Amino acid sequence: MINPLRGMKDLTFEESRRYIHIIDTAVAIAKRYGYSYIETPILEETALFKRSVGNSSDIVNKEMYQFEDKGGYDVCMRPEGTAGVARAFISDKLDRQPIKQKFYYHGPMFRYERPQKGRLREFHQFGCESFGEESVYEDFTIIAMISQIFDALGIGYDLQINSLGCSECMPPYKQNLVSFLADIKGDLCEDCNRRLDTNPIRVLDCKNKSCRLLLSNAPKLINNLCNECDSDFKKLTLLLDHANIRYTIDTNLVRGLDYYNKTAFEFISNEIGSQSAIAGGGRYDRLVEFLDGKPTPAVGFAIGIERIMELVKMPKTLPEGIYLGAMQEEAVELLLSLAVRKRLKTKVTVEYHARSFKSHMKNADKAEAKYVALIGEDELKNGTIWIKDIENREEKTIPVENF
RNA sequence: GUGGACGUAGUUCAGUCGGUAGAGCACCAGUUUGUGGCACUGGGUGUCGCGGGUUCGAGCCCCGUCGUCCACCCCA
Repeated sequence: MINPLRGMKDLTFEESRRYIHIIDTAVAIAKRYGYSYIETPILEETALFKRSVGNSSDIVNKEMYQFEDKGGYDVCMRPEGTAGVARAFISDKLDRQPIKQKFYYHGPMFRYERPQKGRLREFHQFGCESFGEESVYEDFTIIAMISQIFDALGIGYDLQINSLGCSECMPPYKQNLVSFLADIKGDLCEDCNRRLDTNPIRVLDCKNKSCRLLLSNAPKLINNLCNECDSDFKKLTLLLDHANIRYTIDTNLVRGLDYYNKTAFEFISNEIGSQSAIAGGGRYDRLVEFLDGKPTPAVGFAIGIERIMELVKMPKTLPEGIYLGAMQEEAVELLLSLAVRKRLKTKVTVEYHARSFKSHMKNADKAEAKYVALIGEDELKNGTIWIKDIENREEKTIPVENF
């Protein structure tokens, strides 16, 4: 027996229904916000992710499905969605058009990690990317959209926000932080010492208790923002207040990918185990130019589908369609043409074997059909078909032509 | 990559001191060959993850291996 690869899963029945419901709900809402669908390749040149996600992140360092294709190209299965969409935006020369562009996407992402609850090697994201809008109003709008999606899915969440500053205020802050960290270096954990070299901002994110204590006095970027970043962040909080979207400011919130700046946010659930982020995103004003496009401000997010799968409140499914069956073998073939006609409009389940009346009734229940329609001895003789509404138990016998 | 737990029927799980495997649910058939969901009766559907070892004998003990889960790391 061949099983799926480690960290990869088949979705069937209840799970696939949930998956579709999540996508359908998110798509419907994204469209209302003016987003249109974009499909980009799962396989991309490795350089794309190195330049966008960033060399310092673990995703690029050790988690990518990377290989050489038959033409000798260094390629990767996408570990996230934004890089590919940004690449497409530039490849299609949309950065040279004056109009703003908003895209939604969904599909599989791949990271070679040790699987655990809420973390798979092949997982799925629904995401949106808005290009060309520099206003913090767009940051607010995108957060409002996500909260609307979660509300529609019946998912509770905590929203955490932060500002990562811009190219003006971030670098001096980073200097400041590094020198602070250098002083307490000896007392920080092993991981933090490693992060000090690779990505010092991430040290703030350390979950180690003793590190947290030491870091409580660390300089906070939120207090060192330039005028523009500061006023934008204040505006964002004000807009969220007015819209009754609850949030907490987490000054240690750092997004894992290098391309983010200014607004960063994360939607958290405390009901799903240790991998608690159910959506994450923020502004990435520099990414397009990093990828050789015309400088274009942008903001986006992604929802982790698997992480919200069991949180979703599913709408009740109602009985639907017709169950067709016969009690005599001779009548079965008659059902087939009836089914073709009925399927123009509704769901039809056909039983190909003649069975007892009782067994058909049981099958119809199991098929969650609204109607059961049977042809037995009498009906076959008279050219009629017997129909029963399973819910209200009304039944009638009509000529087959009128069915 | 690191640490821990666990692999028995389709599924959830039980299996004592080592003596060739059992329950619920699901499934199939039947309870008047034309009135269903309920109930009742009957049916076990198994390479005990795999490979070695110990033993007269291993689901159980030992070693290895593969896999799953959980946590760390990281992230959606």
